[in-house]
Amino acid sequence: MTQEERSQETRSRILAVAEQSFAEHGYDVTSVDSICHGAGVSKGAFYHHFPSKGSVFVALLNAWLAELDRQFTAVQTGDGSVPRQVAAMAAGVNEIYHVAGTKWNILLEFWAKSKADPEVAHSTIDMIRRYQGFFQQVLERGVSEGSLQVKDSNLAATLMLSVVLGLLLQGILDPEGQDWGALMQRVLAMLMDSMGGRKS
Amino acid sequence: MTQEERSQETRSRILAVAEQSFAEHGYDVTSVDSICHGAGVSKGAFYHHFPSKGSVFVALLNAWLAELDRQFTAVQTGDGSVPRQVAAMAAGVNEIYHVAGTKWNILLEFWAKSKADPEVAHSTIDMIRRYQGFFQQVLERGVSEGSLQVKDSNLAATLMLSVVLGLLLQGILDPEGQDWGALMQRVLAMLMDSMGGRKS
DNA sequence: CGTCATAAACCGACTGGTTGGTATTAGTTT
DNA sequence: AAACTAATACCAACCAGTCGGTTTATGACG
Repeated sequence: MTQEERSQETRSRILAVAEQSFAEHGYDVTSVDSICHGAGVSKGAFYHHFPSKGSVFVALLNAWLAELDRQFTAVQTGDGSVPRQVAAMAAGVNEIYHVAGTKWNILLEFWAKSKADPEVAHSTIDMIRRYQGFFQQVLERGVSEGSLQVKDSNLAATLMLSVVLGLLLQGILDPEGQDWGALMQRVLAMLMDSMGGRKS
Repeated sequence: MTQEERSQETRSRILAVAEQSFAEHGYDVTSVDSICHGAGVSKGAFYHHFPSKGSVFVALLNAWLAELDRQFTAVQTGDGSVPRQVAAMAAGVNEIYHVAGTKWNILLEFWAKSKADPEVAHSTIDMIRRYQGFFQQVLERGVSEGSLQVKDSNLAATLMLSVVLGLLLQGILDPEGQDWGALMQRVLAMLMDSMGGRKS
């Protein structure tokens, strides 16, 4: 194994353990020592790869944002009518949710910390606005292709994003309460229907 | 000032300062010392009134739940058709939001901490389910009084709650982004409309 | 009314432990 | 040997909670 590979591996191991611990116990409660221990890495190694504990957090946040962009472009270059694409998105979320429900927990940590850290706040706001813009764009494409009828695409996108965020939040807080993934599929389908969605 | 009054006053002063600081800086970052300093109270006084830092937190949470109940009964005993009542609720939220937007910030802290503390988790889940039940009840009343047409009141209530939570979350995270209070009024009105809402 | 006993309210210095971060040293790869 | 990686020991700062002692309100009694 080359030096470069080894370095990347310990780095990603630190990130993985940190993400897990942040999601499960919270940022403040998670100590650097515990991350090092969990990753099988010394403190020296940790501070060799990251300048601070906070920098690990923002690295995770940026990874999320990058992943977001990847999914956006994947949907936008996909085929099928808009209602179908939305259904596919919901199904994708549902699948991820069932595979790794705890994956979403760290979102709460991002949001909570954004009240205290301006850098995190900027990223979360950016996240929200990009989702809003993305949804609006998708809806407008649906209108132009004739598969949707929406008067105020801005308002409709806000409604759609709110529903998604609300369900996500409930899924994070009360995982056992309902099958939130399936619910998101149903609710989004209902929403598409009420916007006069035609499957193709 | 009687002993009882004095005691109650310092107690509520501690709670007020703690709520403010929890909302602004987060639970873990807020130290007991800073609360004492902010409330003009010694540490001894603090631990005279509360057994622990965490107990202040759950006291605040319970105060929220109690306030919730008060609002529920207020709406249920109010008059007017269900769509009107919902509109009134939305207007109330809008007003509170404009008066004290930071009031909601501590909700994020409740939610974030519920991932680590089972007691808090129980309360937040209880909160969500009570809202869900309340909305469902309201919607069913709307159906029975003929002002609404809803097939699946459970699903509709979930949708409604998700929208509210989603908008609330966005309002907390991105207060300057939009006029979230007004948006909630518009979106809820739209929702009532789509459920065949008749104003009276 | 004045005095005194009692208990609740309050004070703040102190403690044991933990934390994020640093410095130093040793090992490994190229 | 140069450069990178990792391990250990360590530090200053901070924090939740404790504890012995002080003040204040209250009600009883002579």
